[in-house]
Amino acid sequence: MDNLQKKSTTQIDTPTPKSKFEDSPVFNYINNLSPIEPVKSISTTQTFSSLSFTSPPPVFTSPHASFHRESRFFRCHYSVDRSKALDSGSVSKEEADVDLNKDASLEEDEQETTDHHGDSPCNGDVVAEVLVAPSDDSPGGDGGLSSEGVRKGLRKMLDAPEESDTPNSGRLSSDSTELFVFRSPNDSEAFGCLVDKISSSERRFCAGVRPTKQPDTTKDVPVNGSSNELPLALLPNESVSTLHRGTMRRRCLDFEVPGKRKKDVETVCDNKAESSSKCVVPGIGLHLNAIAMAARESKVNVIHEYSTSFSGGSTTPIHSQEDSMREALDQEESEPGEVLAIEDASNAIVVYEDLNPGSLKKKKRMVEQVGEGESCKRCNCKKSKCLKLYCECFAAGVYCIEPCSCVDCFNKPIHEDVVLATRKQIESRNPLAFAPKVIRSADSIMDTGDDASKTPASARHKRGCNCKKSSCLKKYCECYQGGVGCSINCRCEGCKNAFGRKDGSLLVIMENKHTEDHEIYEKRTAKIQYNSEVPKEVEQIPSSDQPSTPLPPYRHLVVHQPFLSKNRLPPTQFFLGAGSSSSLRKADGDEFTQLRNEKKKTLETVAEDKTEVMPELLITSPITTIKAISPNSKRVSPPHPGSSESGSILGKRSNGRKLILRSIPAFPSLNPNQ
DNA sequence: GAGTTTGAAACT
DNA sequence: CAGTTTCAAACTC
Repeated sequence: MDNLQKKSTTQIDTPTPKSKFEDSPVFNYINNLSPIEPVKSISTTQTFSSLSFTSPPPVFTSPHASFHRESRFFRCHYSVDRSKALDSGSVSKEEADVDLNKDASLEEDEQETTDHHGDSPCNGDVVAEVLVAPSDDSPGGDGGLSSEGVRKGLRKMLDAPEESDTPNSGRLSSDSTELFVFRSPNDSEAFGCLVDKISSSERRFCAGVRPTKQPDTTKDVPVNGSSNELPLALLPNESVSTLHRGTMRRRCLDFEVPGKRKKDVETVCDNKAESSSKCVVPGIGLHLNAIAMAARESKVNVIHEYSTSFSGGSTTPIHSQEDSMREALDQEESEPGEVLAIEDASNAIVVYEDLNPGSLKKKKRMVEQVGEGESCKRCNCKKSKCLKLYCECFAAGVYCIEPCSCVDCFNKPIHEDVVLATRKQIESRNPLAFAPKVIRSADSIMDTGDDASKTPASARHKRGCNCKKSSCLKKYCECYQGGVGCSINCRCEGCKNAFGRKDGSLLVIMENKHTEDHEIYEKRTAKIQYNSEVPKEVEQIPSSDQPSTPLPPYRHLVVHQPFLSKNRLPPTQFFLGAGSSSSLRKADGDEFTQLRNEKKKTLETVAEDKTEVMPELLITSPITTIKAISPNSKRVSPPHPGSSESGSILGKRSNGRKLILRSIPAFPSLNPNQ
């Protein structure tokens, strides 16, 4: 921690921290790939700002603190913004005053941010920005951390880009560029931080930071939070806000801010998240949906990039964004390599659902079908009141929503205090109760294809399972559920975990599964290609102009990418990137048969669904990718290509986004000192 | 959909 | 820390 602090501090002193990235081959590569100028935009700043400032639960305090302090990207944002603020000169004040409401939220966030992160480099950077930026009425304040000047300065910085016609592409590039920051030594954690931050930022948004101007959104929020309060994310621009809004309005737990913005949370979560039944949090299993959520969030992040590349960023009207989505979908057909973007677009559609109830309904439905079908946490608690870790929602750090079948549920915004107290209690008992259960080392899933065989279970369940009868071959097993192999920490009996056995057995089963997957998948593909219903379903895609075509090119692509199905596929999919070895097929007949059957089901589902939810199918599996280290326990893997297929797809992409995802490293340990 | 199985979480 | 109970998801029929 100290080292990180020092490091960050050093960065603060560095005049041009971003030069590091710009000089890097990766950066250059990105620039070359992207036709867009790497203009630093507020969106990036906001995105990462929110990431940097969001509040991880106490459990993650240490590791996340590291992230915060290793926030070169954060600095970078502000460096850029500062420049803008300075350049734009007088733009600040008038514009800042124009939207007092927005400013109120901003100020609030800024205030909290500064108050609680006064010792962090990020904060220091912010302070520096403020001090440098022309302040109309900066009263100075106590060290500038909570001064009006600070807020003004930040306001200016945030508003200036908003007002200016920052090229969307600029945003995209900026995002891309910024994302590369995660290639820092701590990028693994940084990503986790990112994930957490995003989710946290969502909570923030859910809690009160609203893209739309709502005067009383923050008036009940104390400027100076309690010591327990964690800093709020800086207010993202409207673009980000808009993009996040949909997801933000999902059931969100704001554990860090007990009682805070309760009204907002209730309003937003109840009315928006719950009513919309918008479950962006994929259900991966106990303590894994945070991962999924994280992944999704990251995707939302990417969506932002993607959408902004088409539309207008912060002030882009909804319809414009919608058009972007359409455009994205259109491109999807013509450009297989855009699958990721398409996926993002689909997600974005979901995000916009609240905003445009009447538009893209088909797409929304399609997305929701997938999203809610398996990716959404829906508990069924009867006795726990959804206030124990038994409850997946609670364990995942999300509020229960309408689809839940829970009884006497207390895991709702209206019971926020109870939820927070309970969570606190649980954490006091087990500080890692909400920590990720599955930890992936950096060399595991990310490079699935190559490393899977080398490191069968480099991703490990934190505590290890205790399976007795399931042989770690069913989702009863947390390891299996998390898509990781059993480890020495496991106390399982008769372990046959397909992802790696406790005894260190190689992924023979996985190999077999992979081979089998290909076979089944090919069969399925052939089957689908001649499925008469496909054309009908294709029609559901607005951009599809040839309904009679059994399988448009992209659809074939989809069919050939069964493993990319985000939530439809069992965890094993993550490892299915490597080449298969038929010679290994006969090993472990029983479990393999079981896996085979399972896989068949999965493939069928995928094949069927993909006709309707094409974009979704193209989504990189959150599970496969991210090992999120979010407060929301269910750990996720970073938003990156979980399988070699996905990776290859990403590799086909010619823009930075794909690279961004690939660049995100796997997660490190939860060691607070890292 | 009901009932069973399973293992994590919670409790003692 | 170990044993037991409770719980809800996963699974089966």
